[in-house]
Amino acid sequence: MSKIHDIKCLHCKQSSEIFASLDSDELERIEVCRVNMHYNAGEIIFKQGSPCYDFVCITTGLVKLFIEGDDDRRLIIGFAKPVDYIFVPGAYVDKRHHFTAVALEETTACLVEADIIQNLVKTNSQFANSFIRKISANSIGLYEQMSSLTHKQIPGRMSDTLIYLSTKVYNSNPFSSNLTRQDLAELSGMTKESAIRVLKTFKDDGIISANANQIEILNMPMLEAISRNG
Amino acid sequence: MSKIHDIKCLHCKQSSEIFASLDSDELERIEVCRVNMHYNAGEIIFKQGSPCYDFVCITTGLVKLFIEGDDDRRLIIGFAKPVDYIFVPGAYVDKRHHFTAVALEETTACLVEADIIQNLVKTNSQFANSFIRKISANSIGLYEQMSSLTHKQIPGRMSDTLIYLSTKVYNSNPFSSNLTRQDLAELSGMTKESAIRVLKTFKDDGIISANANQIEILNMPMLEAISRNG
DNA sequence: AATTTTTAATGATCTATATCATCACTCCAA
DNA sequence: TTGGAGTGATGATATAGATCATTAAAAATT
Repeated sequence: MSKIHDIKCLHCKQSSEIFASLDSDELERIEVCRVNMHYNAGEIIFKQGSPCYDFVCITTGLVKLFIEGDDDRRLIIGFAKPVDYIFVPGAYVDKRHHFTAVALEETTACLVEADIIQNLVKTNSQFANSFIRKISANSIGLYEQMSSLTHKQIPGRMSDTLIYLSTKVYNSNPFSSNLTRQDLAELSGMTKESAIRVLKTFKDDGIISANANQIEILNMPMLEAISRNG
Repeated sequence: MSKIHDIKCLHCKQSSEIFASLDSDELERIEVCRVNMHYNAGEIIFKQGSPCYDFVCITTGLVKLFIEGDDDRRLIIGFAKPVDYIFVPGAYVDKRHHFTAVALEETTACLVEADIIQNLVKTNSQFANSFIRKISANSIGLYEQMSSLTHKQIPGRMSDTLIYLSTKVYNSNPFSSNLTRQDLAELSGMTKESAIRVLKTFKDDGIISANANQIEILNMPMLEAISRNG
């Protein structure tokens, strides 16, 4: 991790909805105090339980967010990608991180003191509104994942995971990622072995193709049906 | 369900943190448009998937909130009690309810148009702050439940449920509730039969006592140990 | 008081999925 | 070139927990 040279906040204002409501003066306030960071694949950006001082905004790369349980079970609860900040619920509550963020690939991020953002929420009602909208969408996503994890069994959960990755994370159909089978398993609340096995049945049934790190959904209606039937 | 006569908003301002930052003028704005409702035990306050127009604030009674999956599996994701409003994430996103709210006992609630609250968020930064804090705490709770549901097995999950009920919902140790075994199961992500069985082993081991609708945690350290060990 | 409905309790069985063990393959470092 | 170290793939086995079936008890309704 090292501080690197980078472009202005204005660029982020253009790419990310959440910053659209900020004027140049407000952007300047962020500009002066932000720290640009670089992370290699696999590096921890912040860890569950640690104190949270900063808002993290991903400018390039991809980050996975996961909850760590006792022993070493993990549950991936989402991803952060350019250009969006990671909503850290502890920032307003106990100043602790409640999940861990790890770079999946080479990633750059801006760190901004939590106070600055919280001040913008107070002074710019438009920004506060987008902020709450973002948190709300986040919550809705959590409800959906919870529902999938607790109500469905393995094929249904893996379907949800694949659909989620294709439509929400990579936004393309043959999508290539460097997610391992272990990652897919942690997204779907199952073991690596189970993940490998369902993926194989999906392949055998011509629902998906999966070579190396590229996955293609060949039969989306079928996948959706499996998701629906749990 | 019927509209009934009731006390002023000022009372709620006194009891609930979230309304503390509102001045008399703002309370008046709420006062004039709110509708007071009465629900009998078992009645639906709002249902998953239905459009959401109003913020719901519970003034007396107790409400359970749950996600409905396909078939008729449910997952209880929390409770609402006096005096607090139910955070409805759809209000800022898709104007839909993402979970169902049902009165567990005789309950009264105030309904306030979502617009009014959203306006208060815009005009009163102190209120916006408490609002975000509340949502954040909500998210943290969701992460904790998710972690419990996906990482722990039955005894651990039931321990979490009992500890949660005693410390967060009823705030007393021998607590009496009209939650059924089915409800306890839906809180813990298991079947009714499994819930009955763990509760029996807990009773046999002297960890809890459970008669009729009263449950007492007799050995909290042991229950916490079970929770920790999954 | 009688009857129907809901809830609780418990045993028997089944199955989805975890666990364990092994092997092949790739990639990187020594 | 040779070993790890990480990942993927598969089979064998074990088991936690669901499902099914039944009875008992309590609550609600007639």
